[in-house]
Amino acid sequence: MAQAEKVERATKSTRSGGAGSTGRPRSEEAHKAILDATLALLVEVGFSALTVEGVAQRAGVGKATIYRRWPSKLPLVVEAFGQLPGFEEVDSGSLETDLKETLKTYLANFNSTSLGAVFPSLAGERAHNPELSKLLEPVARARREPFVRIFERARERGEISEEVDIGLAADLVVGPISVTLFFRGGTPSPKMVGPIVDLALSGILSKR
Amino acid sequence: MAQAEKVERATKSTRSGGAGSTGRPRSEEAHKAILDATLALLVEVGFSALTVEGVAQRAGVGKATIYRRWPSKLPLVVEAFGQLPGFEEVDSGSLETDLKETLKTYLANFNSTSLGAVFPSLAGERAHNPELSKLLEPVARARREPFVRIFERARERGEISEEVDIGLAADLVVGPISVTLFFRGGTPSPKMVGPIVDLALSGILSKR
DNA sequence: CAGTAACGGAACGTATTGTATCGTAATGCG
DNA sequence: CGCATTACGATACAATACGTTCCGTTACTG
Repeated sequence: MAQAEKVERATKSTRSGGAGSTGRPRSEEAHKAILDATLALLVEVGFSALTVEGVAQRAGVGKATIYRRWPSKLPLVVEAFGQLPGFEEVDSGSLETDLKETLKTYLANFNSTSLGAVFPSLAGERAHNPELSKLLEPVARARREPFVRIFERARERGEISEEVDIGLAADLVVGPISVTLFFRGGTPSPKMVGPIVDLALSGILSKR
Repeated sequence: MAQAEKVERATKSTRSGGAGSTGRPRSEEAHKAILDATLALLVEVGFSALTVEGVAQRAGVGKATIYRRWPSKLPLVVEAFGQLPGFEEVDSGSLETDLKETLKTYLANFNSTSLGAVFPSLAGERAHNPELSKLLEPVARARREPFVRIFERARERGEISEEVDIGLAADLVVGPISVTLFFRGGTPSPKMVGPIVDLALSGILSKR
């Protein structure tokens, strides 16, 4: 594991706000290096084993530089986690297409970014860390919302019955991915998407 | 938090094996108290924050007593986790009944025992702890197997098509529970079982 | 060129880990 | 009934690692 190249010394300045307008400006490079190192370590060792000292070493930065900006590791993790890319929504006019495309994006995100590795670690800590749980809630909801909207549009178009519990339908489609990720500790593949959606839409009993 | 009643001093003996047949026998009470304390702490603080020292205090036991029996906290957690009750299988002759009954038992276990609280913590640690992952794997598979067998029996009876991917079907049924537990940090209720099974069996598109 | 604040690195005290050792308690054997 | 042996709970110990603070240096303002 390459020891993490030192932060480029060509520091680019940013005035915090213009208040104390004198003195050396804070380094943007250091800021980014710290957040990147935090994410990388979250992936490698998880939330509970992550230490500010480790982040500082990995980022090539003094610990003081970190504590000057974040009071503790939790808000640091929050900001690093918030950097991860959001969601692209698909609206093709077809429920099946929307689901498959969105799920593929979902999984691509999960695997290419660190989300797939970081999320289980954070989720496991939720029950014992209310502060973290509060932070994680909007993120988790944001991941679910697109699916709810897809089903709402499908209902408006008359593709599905009025009686279908849309929240449950969303959970049904995402479910096998969650099982793969958490129960089996595996990496959900985009190849799963087609069969999952087909089975969820048509039902296990369909092909009698 | 009551400081955990001291282990009853009326020590009941057990010879380890008969090898070194002399000396004071190990206390069964202490053994059980240690395992109970381990489970309780797993629920309260999770795997990574669990310490042998904390277990010793909770159990009213010296640390040496724990280290004399388990080399580290991992095998201790393993044994404590293994104490949790297993699975009752249902074979009613009907796929729907089997699924609903088994799932209800499943959830009752998850909620009444500590499984629901402990499992997410352990699952979150899997990615960063191969040893723990290896331990967790058979447990997770044992939880899945009954569902696979239910679907196999249903296929033999001709209730479902030969083409259905049974593993996927099992994940589809368990999925919403997994989503509730991990993504939303909630407690899956037995009330969810009926709608889940109905929707998974008939499909989201069924009621056109 | 002086003043100021952030920089990376190093040293600080505190807390917590696993292990070793204490005197005491419980069993088997002669 | 003692003596040897082993486990017991409690405590002391060295090692590690944490968060915090101080240092000389660097970058930028006026």
